Amino acid sequence: MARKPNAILPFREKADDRRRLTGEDGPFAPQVSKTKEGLFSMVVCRAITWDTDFARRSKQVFDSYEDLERERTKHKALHPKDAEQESYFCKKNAYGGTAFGRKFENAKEYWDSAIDLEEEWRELTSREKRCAFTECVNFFRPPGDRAGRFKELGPLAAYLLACDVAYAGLCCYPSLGEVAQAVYDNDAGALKGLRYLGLVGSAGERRNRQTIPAIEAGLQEVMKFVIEGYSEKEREEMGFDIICVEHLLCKLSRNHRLLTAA
DNA sequence: CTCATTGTTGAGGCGTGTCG
DNA sequence: CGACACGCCTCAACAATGAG
Repeated sequence: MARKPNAILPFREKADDRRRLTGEDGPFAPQVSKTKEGLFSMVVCRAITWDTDFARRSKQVFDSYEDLERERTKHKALHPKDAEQESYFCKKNAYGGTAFGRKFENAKEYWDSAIDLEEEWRELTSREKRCAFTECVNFFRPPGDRAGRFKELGPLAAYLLACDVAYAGLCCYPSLGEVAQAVYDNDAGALKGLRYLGLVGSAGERRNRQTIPAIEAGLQEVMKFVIEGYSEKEREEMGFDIICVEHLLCKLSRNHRLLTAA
């Protein structure tokens, strides 16, 4: 279990590399989170280096694309054997499915975008009243913008990044409805988990408008189960919240084999 | 038999084309 | 604009085979 914390642990905030990322030297720390450097670094970590040895070992905030590139060169010298593999820096299947265009060099465009978007980003994260969760998702991946602001940062990655931003206190937590919408849009692991539990209908009902409320009801059911099963103190210790529910459901289908084999 | 190596397979996120 | 189908062609999991 401890071998692959990101892939298996349902409580995402407890994974050790994740805690590093949200720490004082990470891109979500208050002194950098609203800057272009912070924005660049958080996109890089989600869209490129997630779940890699590079992310675990290197510094977390980069001042430019060149800075990131220098860090890569450093690691190639420091860990010649490990860093030989491109997957040391970028895992194409970090979120399950293989994203074929996911690659280290995308960071170059990310840096340009971070410069262009810095003002908008600062405004979005500096409001007296925190912006809505969905608005944050839309910042990273505007609906209808097919090329996307950040290449290879798809709907799933944009959702996850917005969750990170919510944890950092820079936007609102998602409502149950917003998570349901994301689960619907992504049509990924969480929906499988809900089907596995029998809380939503079969695959044939996918993309049917009827299923968004069904997804919401399913999520509610899972929330209820955990709230009834664990005391507030236990939930507190687990870091349980609405975001966990989605994350937990993703783990469910992936770990199904492991769970039943035990 | 055990352990190591090679071979096979299918799940799956993202981008694009198309349609309404 | 959103919804959907499809292709990309990788990587982990598992199976088969080989070596000791």
